[in-house]
Amino acid sequence: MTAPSIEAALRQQGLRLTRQRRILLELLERSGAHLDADRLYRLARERDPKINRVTVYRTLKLLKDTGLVDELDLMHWEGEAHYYETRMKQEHAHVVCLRCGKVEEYYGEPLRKMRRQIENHLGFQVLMVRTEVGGYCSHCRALRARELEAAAQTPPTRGAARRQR
Amino acid sequence: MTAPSIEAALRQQGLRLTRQRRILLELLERSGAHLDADRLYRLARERDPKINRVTVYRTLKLLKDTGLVDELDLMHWEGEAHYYETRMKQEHAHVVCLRCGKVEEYYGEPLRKMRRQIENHLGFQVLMVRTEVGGYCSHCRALRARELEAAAQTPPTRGAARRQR
DNA sequence: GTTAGTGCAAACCTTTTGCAGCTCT
DNA sequence: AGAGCTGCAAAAGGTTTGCACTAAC
Repeated sequence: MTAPSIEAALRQQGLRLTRQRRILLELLERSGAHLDADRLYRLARERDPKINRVTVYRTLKLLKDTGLVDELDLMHWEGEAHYYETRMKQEHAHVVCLRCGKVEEYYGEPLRKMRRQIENHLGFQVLMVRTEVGGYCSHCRALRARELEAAAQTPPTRGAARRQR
Repeated sequence: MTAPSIEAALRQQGLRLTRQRRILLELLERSGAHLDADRLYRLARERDPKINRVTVYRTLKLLKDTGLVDELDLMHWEGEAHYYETRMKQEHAHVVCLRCGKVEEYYGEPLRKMRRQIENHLGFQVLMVRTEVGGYCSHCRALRARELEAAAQTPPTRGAARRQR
């Protein structure tokens, strides 16, 4: 059930379509979410308990290097993991809620305009654009307002500004 | 010579301005370049040979968490290191040459427009925007064209598509 | 004088590498 | 058949943590 596009692209590069790669490709494609290496590994293991973590890393690297998937950081929301998504869609930005981790996508003319300007003004040949936005989603914004209000009651603790993991 | 703005901001948070922090702050501010933790550590050691790597990490984390510096990945140009810059300037994108590593900065209306649209259309409260662009600078574009031409002479090797670190 | 911050060593975690054996084509 | 891939174990980064000592306020 793997999309033919990626399979074809792999073949084109003279790369082999192994059982493991098929599994990983399908997971990457059907999962709407942005998966990190570990989650992808766990999911893959459900289908093939013998699959190795290293294979996941190698496959991701391969796909990344051939430009078939994009690598994201999602503003380092929880840790330093990288997230991956297939490169099918239109260029877009990832908008991450720093409180709940929800990721929304933004498509908009300004993105394309920026790309054009960079090419024209800076003389760059642009290959990849990664735009990540961190903030609070509408839902968490409300919750946060309440939190701050509550904090205002109790005398503000010294180290309150520091973030917790 | 440390900019008063950051010192003041630290004080405001009830944080101490130690000798080590002073050194790190000054390095971050005066260095136009984008430093990673390791380079910052080396530079700091020139001024205080006893300074510890851990202190660098802790300070960076602190500054990041209090929003005084921004953390960048620069499209993962060479490795997974993070780069840091003080948060003084106007919002901008980093344009990284994937061949020579040169980093240029892009300021442009589309960046601000994008931010506005995200706030208005998605209902997000935007706190940080990180835009990183990878490609080839005008100089390397020319070099690359020659490389590709040369490669076209010799029969293309199988694994040639794979990238080298 | 307190309490935050530092240095040191060791732990952690994710990703990479070397190599023998397996498997796609 | 044979090069490409995989699995395993071990190494290699980069970053964090526990704890006793030091220094900023």
